[in-house]
Amino acid sequence: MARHKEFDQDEALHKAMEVFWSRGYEAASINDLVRHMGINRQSLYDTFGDKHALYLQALDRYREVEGRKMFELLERPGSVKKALRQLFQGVVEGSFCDGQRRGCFMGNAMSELAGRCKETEARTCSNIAAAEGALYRALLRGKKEGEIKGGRDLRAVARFLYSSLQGLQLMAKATRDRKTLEDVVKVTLSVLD
Amino acid sequence: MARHKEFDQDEALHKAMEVFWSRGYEAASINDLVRHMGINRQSLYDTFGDKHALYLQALDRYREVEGRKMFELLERPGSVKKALRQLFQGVVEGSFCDGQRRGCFMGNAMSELAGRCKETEARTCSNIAAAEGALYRALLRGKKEGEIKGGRDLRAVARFLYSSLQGLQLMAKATRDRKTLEDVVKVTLSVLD
DNA sequence: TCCATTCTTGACTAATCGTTCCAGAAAGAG
DNA sequence: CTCTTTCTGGAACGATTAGTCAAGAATGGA
Repeated sequence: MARHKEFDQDEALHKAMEVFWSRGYEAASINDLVRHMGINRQSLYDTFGDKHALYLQALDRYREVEGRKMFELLERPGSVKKALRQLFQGVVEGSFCDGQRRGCFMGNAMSELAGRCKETEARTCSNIAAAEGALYRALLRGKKEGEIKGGRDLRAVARFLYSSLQGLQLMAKATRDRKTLEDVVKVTLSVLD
Repeated sequence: MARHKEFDQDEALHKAMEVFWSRGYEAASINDLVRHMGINRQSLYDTFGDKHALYLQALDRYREVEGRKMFELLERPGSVKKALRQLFQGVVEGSFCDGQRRGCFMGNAMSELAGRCKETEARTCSNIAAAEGALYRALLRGKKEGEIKGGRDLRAVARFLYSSLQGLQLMAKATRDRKTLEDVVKVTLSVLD
């Protein structure tokens, strides 16, 4: 045997995710990635393949990390409406906190590449389905627990919520007006009443 | 005096808009633009300046053309709800008709550049305000004509509608499932009931 | 007709792109 | 120690990028 990797592969991928997340695919250069990942160029190619492959791995990593956050939030016992409010309000707060306004990596990928790259489209599609499923399960639970009234097409509501979340995240990239974003959240969540 | 331009400047800008619209800023090369605009490289630089300046002019053109369409639709006498349904349903249909799935140029610009380019941010911001205004006026009219019930914060609803429209257009880029998009439209417009 | 001006064309920068190659350093196994 | 393997760093690759230059064609005015 010989020496093992001197850098943390997970950490490097996480850094790559941050670069692609904030700059997008085209605008992120290999040099940017090498710099931010803290590894050298050759290690990048040896470990992750080419730029496109690295992008897809970063997208997968994003889905694991951020998807899990969303699932946990929605599956946490307690008020479903409260969890949803937290989900949406978190986007509003986030757009003022870190000041990076990088939106949702999945949404960015949809916008930049979904129409042009099959692998990206597959990932964003399956992410839509997964998120929609989590929202649907949460709504079902809300209905069972009497918090959300019946008579609604909950599958449609779940789809609506995901689409609205993407819309909100896009708006948060463009405007710094908090009131605008909070108005959007207010009306969006009013469909649950 | 000397000879005048041999190409139609408006037409060339329109072509440039189409290129940036479907490929985005980074992925559109000058060669792509030259090819699609049907003019030579030097004429492009002489007439429109550099790539960035051309992009901003294309964005302005988009706003004129597509913004006008939206304004006319919303100001047309008759049912406001019907006009809004037409606006949203048009996005759904459009994503199946041309097969280009290029989304909304403004939304694309928000996603790709708003956080990184001041001029783009200014344009997307002002477009948000203009669209929100048009939606607000339509809602006011709907209220006056008794079609939309009072007691709602119509400014907030207008903001919500624009955000939802952007979300829908993003979803339309990622999924080819018509039912998903129609579910989103259905629930979105239900806030008007 | 001739001149002045501007458009068109294609070759041409200099820089950057993603990617590969290679030589040497580092580290585990014997 | 030696051998083998892998990691590292920098130089280099060809392709492509945005943008420029210069020479010639075309046009309108006198």
